[in-house]
Amino acid sequence: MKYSQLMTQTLREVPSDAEAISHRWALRAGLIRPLAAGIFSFLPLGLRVKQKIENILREEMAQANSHEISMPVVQPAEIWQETGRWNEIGNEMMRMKDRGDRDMCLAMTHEEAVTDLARHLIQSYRQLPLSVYQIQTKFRDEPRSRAGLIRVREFTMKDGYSFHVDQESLDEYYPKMYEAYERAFKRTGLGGSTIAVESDTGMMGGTEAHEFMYLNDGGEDTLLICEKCDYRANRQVATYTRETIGAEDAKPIEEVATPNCKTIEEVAAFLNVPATQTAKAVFFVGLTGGEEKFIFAVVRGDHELNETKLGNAVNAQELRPATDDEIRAAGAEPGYASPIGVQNATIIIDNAIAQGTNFVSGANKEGYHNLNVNTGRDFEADIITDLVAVAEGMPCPNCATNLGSTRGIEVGNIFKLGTNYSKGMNATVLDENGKAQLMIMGSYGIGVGRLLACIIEEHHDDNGIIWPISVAPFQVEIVVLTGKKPAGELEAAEKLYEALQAAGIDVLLDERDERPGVKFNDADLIGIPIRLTVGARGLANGQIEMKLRHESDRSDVALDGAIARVQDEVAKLINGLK
RNA sequence: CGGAGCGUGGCGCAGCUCGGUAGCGCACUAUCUUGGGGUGAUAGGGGUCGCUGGUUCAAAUCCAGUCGCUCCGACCA
Repeated sequence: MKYSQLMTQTLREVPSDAEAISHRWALRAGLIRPLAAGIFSFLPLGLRVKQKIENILREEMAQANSHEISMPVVQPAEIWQETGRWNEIGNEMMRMKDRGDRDMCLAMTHEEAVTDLARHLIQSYRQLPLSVYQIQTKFRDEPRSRAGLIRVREFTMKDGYSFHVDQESLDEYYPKMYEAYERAFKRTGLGGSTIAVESDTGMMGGTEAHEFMYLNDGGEDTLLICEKCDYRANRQVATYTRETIGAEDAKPIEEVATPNCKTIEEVAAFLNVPATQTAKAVFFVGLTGGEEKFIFAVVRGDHELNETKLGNAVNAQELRPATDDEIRAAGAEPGYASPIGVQNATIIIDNAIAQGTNFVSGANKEGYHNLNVNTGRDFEADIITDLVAVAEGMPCPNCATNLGSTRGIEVGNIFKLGTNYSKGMNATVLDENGKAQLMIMGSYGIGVGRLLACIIEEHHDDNGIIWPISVAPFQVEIVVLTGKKPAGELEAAEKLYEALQAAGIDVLLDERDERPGVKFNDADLIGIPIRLTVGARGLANGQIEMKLRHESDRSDVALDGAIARVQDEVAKLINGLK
């Protein structure tokens, strides 16, 4: 392609509100343009990168014996009603009516659509296992898009789905997809800095899930990582080794005045007890099946509550903090709350509270706490489970080593869905006994645009992007320098350009009438891995100059041998990504 | 949804406090100049100052409302 044909513009300045590195470079290099909040156009350079990424994903899906299909973006409400998600999912789903007043939506994922296909097309266990994928637009009306392509509303996702007759078959297939993902991230240049962690199954439901996280300080997820063993988990699901507590005998409950002691720190200091001996109450209103329910959660004073665990435990689609009025309506006093005597609430407590004894807890009375509060004797819990948000330094659940923490951006995930969708949509096959069985499903996603953004985060310097060759919009850029008295530079460059194309190399020819500095700066900015400079100076000696974007040295190359030399460098760069 | 900020030519910004001819840099067009790391000069084109309403002789500027965008938080496969 010739530079003059690119619909793009490199920018010297970016909107001051573009903060994320990948956002700034993507705008400055002319890869994308915003149209609305979280909605972008891809310009030629950006689209070429996106397509390169997609093709790598296609190749790796083929390795995992998954086959490409394409499903609609606009979907009828019916299939979403079958699985119940029409009501479960809130405003994140974009809904509309067609001319016949039928409820429709923009697909935010495709479990329903693919399950519908499967139930019509798969009748027998003999057809299983089967795996399909698509690379398709999704729309999620995010409450807050941000950071350029990292968090958007309209995006492209590679989403795959597998169908199995039994759990063993899924268990066998899942690691193959896991490996395909590892290969894909390696090939796109994120290999060294992307890890898989155990993750929440969230709105997808299911039994086991992993997220592939690109490690980045600006990431939205907190990850807990054990340096000793291989434990790695998203904070949403991370667990830890609980210390064994020598439970004392229950002592009689006793009310004490604790004026102006609303926080755990204040209470612990005032009563001179460790925070581990206090109980902290946290209040939420959970939405389950369209019904609001007051939730009274209790964790130990030194612990933080994990809302994901709480939401899963009470089976809530949405959680919001309760207001002071709602807390009082349930019979508790904000700042001095106790589960004792609370009405119309789901009381859910962490294991540490259930196992320990003689906690300090509020007295549901302004300025008073109770000593020696005990589960079972003084109040009954509706649910006892793990509610702790694991923090850095807590002991690893496998080996008790102190956990480290880091931030990451989710670029992909894999889920064992089980029968979550086949059940609601009655997707069955006959097994070898002629008996109908719900299909067991897995789902596998990768956000293509987000992956592109992460690649920029990983590969750039002060002058611009440094594309890994596998996803670079072009493998080679030829910069022609024509002086006032052209001496055949342009002709030589065009000849080289055509020869490289004939050799199967992706080439960009910058033939614009611009000064050298402009062309060099643009070349650095858009980040093509191999730059060839054709100028009168070298041409007189039958030479051109070659420079790799990630290196600072330049070298002269004989024009005759240039093609072979470029092919050599391309091969080397690709090998570097394996 | 809570907090903060911003909407003035394609981009970056000034002007607003104290109402009175809409400005600067980049980009764009033309001519000249320069020609291996964002040359220099001259002359141009391009803006309902987000929108609506109000105050006023007069509104980019003051007031109210509204829409949009960004950042922090909540939220989120």
